Parts: sequence; C-alpha cells; structure tokens
Amino acid sequence: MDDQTRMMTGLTGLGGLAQGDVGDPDSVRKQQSLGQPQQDIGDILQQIMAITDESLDEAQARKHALNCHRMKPALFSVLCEIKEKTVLSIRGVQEEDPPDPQIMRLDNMLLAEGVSGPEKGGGSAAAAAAAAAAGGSPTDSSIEHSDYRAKLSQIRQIYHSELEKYEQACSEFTNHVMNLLREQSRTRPISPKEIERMVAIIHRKFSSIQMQLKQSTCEAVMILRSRFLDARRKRRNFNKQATEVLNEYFYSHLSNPYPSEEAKEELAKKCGITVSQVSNWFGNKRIRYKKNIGKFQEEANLYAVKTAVDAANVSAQASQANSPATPNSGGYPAPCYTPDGRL
DNA sequence: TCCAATGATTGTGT
DNA sequence: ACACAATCATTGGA
Repeated sequence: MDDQTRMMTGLTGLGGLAQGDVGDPDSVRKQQSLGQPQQDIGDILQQIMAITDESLDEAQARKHALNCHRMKPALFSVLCEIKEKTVLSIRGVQEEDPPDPQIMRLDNMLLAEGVSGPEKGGGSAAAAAAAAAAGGSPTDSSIEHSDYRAKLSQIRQIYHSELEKYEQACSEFTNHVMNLLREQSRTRPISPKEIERMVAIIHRKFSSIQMQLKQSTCEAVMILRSRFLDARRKRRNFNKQATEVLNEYFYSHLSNPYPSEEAKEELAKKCGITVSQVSNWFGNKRIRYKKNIGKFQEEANLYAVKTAVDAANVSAQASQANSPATPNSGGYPAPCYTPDGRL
C-alpha cells in the first residue's frame, strides 16, 4: 500500500492540467516546461516500467490504481495522439479505399445472372436469353430452361451459404479483435479510431476472400452459360423441306452460289431458320462442294433435274418450248448434267 | 459403337 | 463485313 500512496501523490502533481486541455499536446508541452509536472510524468512512467518487475498480483493492483486515477484519461489521450501522429499517420495514407472496381464488376455480373439478386426472375431471364440465343424449339427451350435454372439455383445456393459463412467468420473475428483491443486499451494507448482502422483492415482482408468466392461463382456461371449457349452442343439438323429449299437454291445458282441479303432473308423465312443459319449453310455447302465435287455429283444432278422440271412446268404453262437459262456458267464446277436435265 | 454427315464456331485473309 | 478453311460437337444411320 505504501507504493500506491506514493504513486497517488506523484500523480497529483498533474492536478494543474485542466480537463479542457486534455489531448492538447501544446498544453502538455507547456506543462512539461514548468519543471515540476515533467518530473511527475517521469515518475509515472518510471512506475509503469517498474510494473514489469513486480509480481502479477502487485502489478494487477498497480494497474488498477493507474486505471482509476483521474488523470489517466488525459495521459491516455495524449499518448494516443502521439501514436496517431507517428505510427498511424504513415499507414493512414492508403486508408481511403474507393469501392474496388473488380468487385463491383463481379457484383454486377452476379446480379445480372440472378445469383446475388432476388430469388426468382433474374435467373430465368438469363435462361430465357440463353435458350433464345440457342434457337431451340419452344419445347426444347423449356426443358433447357428448367435445366439451366436448376443448375443456376445450385450455384446460387452454394454462393449464398459460402457468403454467409464468410460474413459470420468476419463478424466473429472482428468482434474478437475489437474486444481484445478494447480490453488492451485499458493498459496501452489505443484510440477508438485505431480500433476502427483495425476493423477496416480486417474487412478488407475478408473482402479479398469474398472476391475469390465471387470470382469462382462468376466462372461457374460463365461455364454454365457457355454450355447452354454453345449451339454446337444442341445442334438439330434442319428438316428435309428446309434442306431441299436450300439445295435447290444452291444448285440452281451453282455459278454464283452467294445469295444476296434479301435472298437469304427469303430462304430463311421459307426454311424457318435464321439468316445467319442460311449463311452458315451456304458457307458449309460451298466449301464442302468444292472439296469433293464427286461426292455431290448425284445430289447436284438430282436438283438440276428438279429445277429443270419445275422450269419446264412453268414454260409449258407459258406455252414456251425454250429451256430455262443455264445458271452455272462459271464459278463452281457444274455437275455432269446441265440444269435442264440433258446429258 | 463407329463414322459420315452436318450445323456452328473460330481464326484468317481480303 | 464477308468468305473461306479448319475444326468442334452433335446427329443419325449402319
């Protein structure tokens, strides 16, 4: 108890420090320059240092006494301020963090795909878009639709449960650190601002983990989407009538099998396919025909006859004996029959 | 199950 | 932007 009273008397030397001066380093300096208070502070610091040499019980008692002293808050805030101006100001430069563009991008994508947004709606819209892009029949697309939605909701479920885990872990850890710092702030200078800063650092760390989760979720969605959007995976052969229409045009324009945009549109309408499908078909046909004319000979003859017959019918109706114009006068090699059916 | 046929995509050249 | 060539992925018949 002797020590304690000595300490108390030592601390009372700071009595001249008005409450309004708390935290003002200038006022502290003023006080220090007065001589007596400076010595008192030296005393206190000496005693604080001495705590480490004492037994645990003694130290505890002394710590308690220090904590209860009326000047403790003043000293505490001064120390905090000094610390703030030295160590923390260095780290404080990169404090102001703007929202990470990367994480914003991921958030937007997850929202657009219906993973992070409201339960239903977004996902089915994306599925509908995927189905429409794939150009499947209504029945097909509804099957694909539900399949897509099921898989998407699976991803969604995993994403949310993982996110919840992360958030829980983050808040648990934050609480733990905050409690620890609050506890420690009784014995060493830790300002609330510093605690705040520490929390921000923890949140940043956790958000980088969260970004990884978001990234892998995005990847999963992209893979899912590409599987549904890649038309090669759900290719349907055109129906017989459509192929016939396309072949008829191809062989009757063998000299120049390049339908104009209007012709393509008309063919597309006739065949019930898209213009780009018509373009694909002609692209494939030209190259395959050119590569192996022999293989297409029979088909070419067939359509040549067909065209000739049709033309003949038209001619007969018009009471004209002339055969139709021969279209293949260049470009792609003609079959062994002329389009009007003659050898 | 194999394999030719076929619709679609990708890369390149003009 | 379009055509070509190579290639992929699926279909459908043997």
